[in-house]
Amino acid sequence: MGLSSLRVEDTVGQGTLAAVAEPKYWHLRTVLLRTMDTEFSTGQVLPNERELSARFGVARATLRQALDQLELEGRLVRRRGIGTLVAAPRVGIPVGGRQSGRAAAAHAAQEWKVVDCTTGPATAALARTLGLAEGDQVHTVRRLRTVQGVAVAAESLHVPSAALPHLAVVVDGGDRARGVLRQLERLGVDGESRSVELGVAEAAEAALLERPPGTPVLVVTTQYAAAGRLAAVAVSTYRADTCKLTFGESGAAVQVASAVPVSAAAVS
Amino acid sequence: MGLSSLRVEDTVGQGTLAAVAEPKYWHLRTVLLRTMDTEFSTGQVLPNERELSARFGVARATLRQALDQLELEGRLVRRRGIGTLVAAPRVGIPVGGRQSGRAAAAHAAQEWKVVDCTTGPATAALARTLGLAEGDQVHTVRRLRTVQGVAVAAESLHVPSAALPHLAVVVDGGDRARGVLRQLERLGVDGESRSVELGVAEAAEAALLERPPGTPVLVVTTQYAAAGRLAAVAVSTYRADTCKLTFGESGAAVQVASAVPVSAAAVS
DNA sequence: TAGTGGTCTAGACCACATT
DNA sequence: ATGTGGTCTAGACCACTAA
Repeated sequence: MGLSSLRVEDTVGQGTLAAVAEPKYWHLRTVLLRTMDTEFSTGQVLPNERELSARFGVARATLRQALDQLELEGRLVRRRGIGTLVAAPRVGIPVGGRQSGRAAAAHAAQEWKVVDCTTGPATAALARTLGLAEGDQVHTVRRLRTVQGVAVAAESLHVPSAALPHLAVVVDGGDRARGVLRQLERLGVDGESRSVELGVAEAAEAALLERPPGTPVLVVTTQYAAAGRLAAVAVSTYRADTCKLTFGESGAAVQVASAVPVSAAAVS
Repeated sequence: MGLSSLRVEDTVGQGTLAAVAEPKYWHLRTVLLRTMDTEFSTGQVLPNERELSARFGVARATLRQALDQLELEGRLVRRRGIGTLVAAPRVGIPVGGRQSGRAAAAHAAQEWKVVDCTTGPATAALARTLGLAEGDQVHTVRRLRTVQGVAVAAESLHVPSAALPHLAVVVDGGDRARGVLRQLERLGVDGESRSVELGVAEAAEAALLERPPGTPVLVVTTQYAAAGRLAAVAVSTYRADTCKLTFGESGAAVQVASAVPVSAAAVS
């Protein structure tokens, strides 16, 4: 019957008791999820919001609350002026593996594209994480990571200028970025330490990622150590809607049908 | 002046032109963020929503949209019947490092608490990721990870029963969990491969995490390899509001003031 | 009992993309 | 011009916590 004309009340009491009084939007999400899995395929557009809210007998705001959840799970993509589409499964994005230094560098050069490079005093927060005094000069390289043409992450790489004594100061923005990256590579990175947390994209990153401000992102903070000291910090924001970050020793892992992810929901 | 009686219109045009027409809720988020950073401290309760919406001259729904963003960023905690509190910085949670097998096992035993253990046929999705046929028997151990008394993650560890031939079938739930974990340890895990993505907690996990359904979580999927074959898959859901997942070689990393995280916003 | 956040409604208007 | 999702309003009632 698909997205039928059922009202929410009709589907809420599978048994005789409504029991715990599940919120409407949550129940709606479940119904939509089941419908999408069984009767829709990737890229297909759902009926519009006014239509859906009418069919389920709820206000549009309530329906939107359900769609918000599904979008957060990466199951939906909403495009203004177009409609609501069933999303493709998330792409697995390798994040810093255990590749050898050379391979990693070549890899990075391929996938990351420098946006700009600035040098200025460290903010208080940045100074803390880099172990500097507030106001110390820091090079910041902004880069964009694209996979098959689509932007998946924006990164700010912060390097204390004190760590790169051989960098000519006179070079301009475009060349300076290359200089910073080259010198950092020459330092020889001993180890990397990463953290992942949830965040939202500010205006600047959002623009680079071609998403509206407030878009949920996975914030990956990487600390690069060289010669026992913290040489650089990179803050990368990955689009949470389309990205699944993958870690692991390259090749050592057993790859079995990684294309179809097991969601926590599907398993339980 | 703090959370003054300013209306949103009064703070929108710092220059002469409102320019890009930023949504009210987004601007509101920025104002609240600045206010929290400068005039509030961890654990402090903000004025209630009706009060705040009146002060800023917006509808309560609009204010709530701004609070939703801040909550997603882990800056706010909202408690029904209590109020809205300024959240503590996220806790760094070590996720599978490069500790030696013995240390890791001891560590796991300490922090993870078994909830229950079931055995049954694999769902289609699970069978795919484990490389089994649909319906093959799989042991599932549900565990809860707590840090200093608070639940931070719920996990489902799936092990094909074919991989544990020496497991007595007669043992009941509580003992079976121990048996599965012990046998898995004996197998000797060669490597681990992980992925991290954004998800929402279903009813079951939400209850374990002491959060309402729909709570955003970081879903960590770990594939355990033994003797070149995929021996087990663990799906762990970490509370995104309070957790920052940390990866890395234990001790190798340079630890500088990790207590105060650098948000993407603060740096840029 | 009073106060809080959570849910829900029925509208309105706007920004954007297509035709 | 039309149709889409995005924003915003002004209310209402509910569920929970505390005094």
